[in-house]
Amino acid sequence: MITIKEIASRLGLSTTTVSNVIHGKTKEVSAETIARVQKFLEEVEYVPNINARNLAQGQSKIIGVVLKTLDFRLWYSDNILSDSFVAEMIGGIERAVREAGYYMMLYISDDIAEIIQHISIWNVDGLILFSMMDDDGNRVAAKYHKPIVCIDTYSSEKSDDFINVGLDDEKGTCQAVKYLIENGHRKIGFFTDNRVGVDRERFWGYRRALKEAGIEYSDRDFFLFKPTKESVDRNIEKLCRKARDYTALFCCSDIYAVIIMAALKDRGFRIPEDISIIGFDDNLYSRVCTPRLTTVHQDATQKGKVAAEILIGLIRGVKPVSKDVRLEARLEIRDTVKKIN
Amino acid sequence: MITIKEIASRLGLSTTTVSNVIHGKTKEVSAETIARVQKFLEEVEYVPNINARNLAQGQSKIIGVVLKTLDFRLWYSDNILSDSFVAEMIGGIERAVREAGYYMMLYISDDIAEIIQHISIWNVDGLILFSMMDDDGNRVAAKYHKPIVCIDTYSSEKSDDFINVGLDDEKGTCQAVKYLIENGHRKIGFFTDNRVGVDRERFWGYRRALKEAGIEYSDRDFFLFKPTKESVDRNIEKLCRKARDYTALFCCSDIYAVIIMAALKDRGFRIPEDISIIGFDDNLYSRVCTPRLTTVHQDATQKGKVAAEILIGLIRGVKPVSKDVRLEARLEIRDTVKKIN
DNA sequence: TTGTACGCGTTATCAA
DNA sequence: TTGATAACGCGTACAA
Repeated sequence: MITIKEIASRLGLSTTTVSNVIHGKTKEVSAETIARVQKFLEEVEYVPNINARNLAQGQSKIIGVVLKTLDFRLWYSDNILSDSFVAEMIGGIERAVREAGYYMMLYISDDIAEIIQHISIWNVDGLILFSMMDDDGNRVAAKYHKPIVCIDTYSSEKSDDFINVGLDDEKGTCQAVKYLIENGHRKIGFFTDNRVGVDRERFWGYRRALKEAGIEYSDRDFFLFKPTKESVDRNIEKLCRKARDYTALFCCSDIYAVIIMAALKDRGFRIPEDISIIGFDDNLYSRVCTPRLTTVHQDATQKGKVAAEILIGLIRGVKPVSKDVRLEARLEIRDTVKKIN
Repeated sequence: MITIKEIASRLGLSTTTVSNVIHGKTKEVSAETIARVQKFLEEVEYVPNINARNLAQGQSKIIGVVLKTLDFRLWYSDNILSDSFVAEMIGGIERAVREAGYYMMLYISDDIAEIIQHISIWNVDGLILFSMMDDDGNRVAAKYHKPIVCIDTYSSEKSDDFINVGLDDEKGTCQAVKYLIENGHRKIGFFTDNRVGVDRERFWGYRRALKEAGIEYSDRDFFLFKPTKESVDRNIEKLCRKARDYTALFCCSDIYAVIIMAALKDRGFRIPEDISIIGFDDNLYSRVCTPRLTTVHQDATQKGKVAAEILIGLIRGVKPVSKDVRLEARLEIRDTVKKIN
């Protein structure tokens, strides 16, 4: 790897001049010198040493993307990128980061101290946090004083330290459950594997829809799926038995929806004749299962893109329009809801 | 951010001593000094400046992970991480990289020059390449003279410049097609969206199975699915019409399999009564579709992990056992193949 | 056992 | 219009 110093000596110039040409600070450089330097730079395929550059400038050009492991989802995979929602979001982030001339460093951990360590070491210029719970976001912000954008993080204490990019989870779910109610359903279960974050907001949407329709809610209607890896089958069996008392099931993600659908069909349920199902996310699963899944649509790639763009804006000093950006959710009607009565 | 210099002056020591304590080079430091320094380091939460460290040592501690965009797969998504195989593999890499004390930088591009630029700038210590075609791997290796591990890359000219981590694609496919033949099938289509890389190897496996059973192959049996985003529906319609002449379809990925299954069912095909289907990958899709998909199993997370571990071994000077590592593929029998005749 | 001094490649300041 | 030179923070050879 050739250095500026070497180039300067070979051309009989100073490093300053070479550096200036590289950075287009050519107001005070003669046209002839510019041409000579540029030609040489191409010849030797000069590539800057980014460590030296960052050291000199106190920056990093790195966007840290941190995923916190969701322990309650380990039953389904211990690889968080198996979740296609997460994966697509990362793809959206990567693209926006790259197009803005930044670099992306991906880090997965469930230890906030470790996370802080990592971002401090690399001195990342900005941070995107996903699946942070409770005060995780605030804990990171307390130690890291550069721009932070969270995705799908609803802190109890609203913080000024970061911007959140989320979805109208409450509204989307409410709309979906209302659709069930319009179709005559009154025994509607709510299916998830946790009570926090987005799923809590979705639960509120579900409750609101029930309430506005004057339907009684009982804790029994909350289908909490919290198996260990070993007890998955047993838990599914239990849920399927319980499902007989319901005419419809709202599931907090397409994955849960297709898993429970497969299990129900195994046990002789016809869908939607015996039980209606609604999912959430609208990813490929919902379009290839049988029957095709009615679901709440959201755009994971777009979510990642928006988060990255806002973050890079912050780094560049652009004031954000809002501290709490919510993308739109909408019901995508397919074939898993039946009109009854 | 506090520096070693600052720490040294505050403790009345030299930077050398502080640095030595940090790196555990404590043979020549008094126990008392060690304790004093360590205590202080914790108090001030010292974090090294990695740019300075890398600059001084000419390393980076970064593993570059480069994905080349697969243009022939754009019909299905322009986000390569929508492909759950790719996403899971990334998850496997990330974990192994992190556990080895390295950092991962993800970069997606279809421009080899851009890719080389990126890895040169960061001077990454090692490189994992995915979905490289033809001589892509060699082109990168020509410019980048540090360890490279490719995943699923079968170059025409075998190169000494990198190690490949792949799968027994040929054998896995052959086994699957033989299973179809054992079940009485003789009109077996081969379904994919390209003729390169792993899918070519799988095609050879398919051909071998046919040949060993004395079954004639015609180019017609190759179901090439190469739509634009707009012509997806039209192409699917055409394939489904063609499928009437076959009793079984081998699909090069679970995703294609579930997509074609859904399309066939829409058109009144019963699976497996009217047509048998086999997929490839054994990801979640195959387990939640109806009926459950018989497929060739592989472990994407493991593939990523193995690639990363070999790469880090190379960086540390460990000689690899083989230049061409092949993980095992095996047939996972479920419910989409029917015995006929 | 500890300290001095230099090099890593770049950028920035200021003088020529 | 160009060039010396210091600074960024760290690691290390060598001196004390």
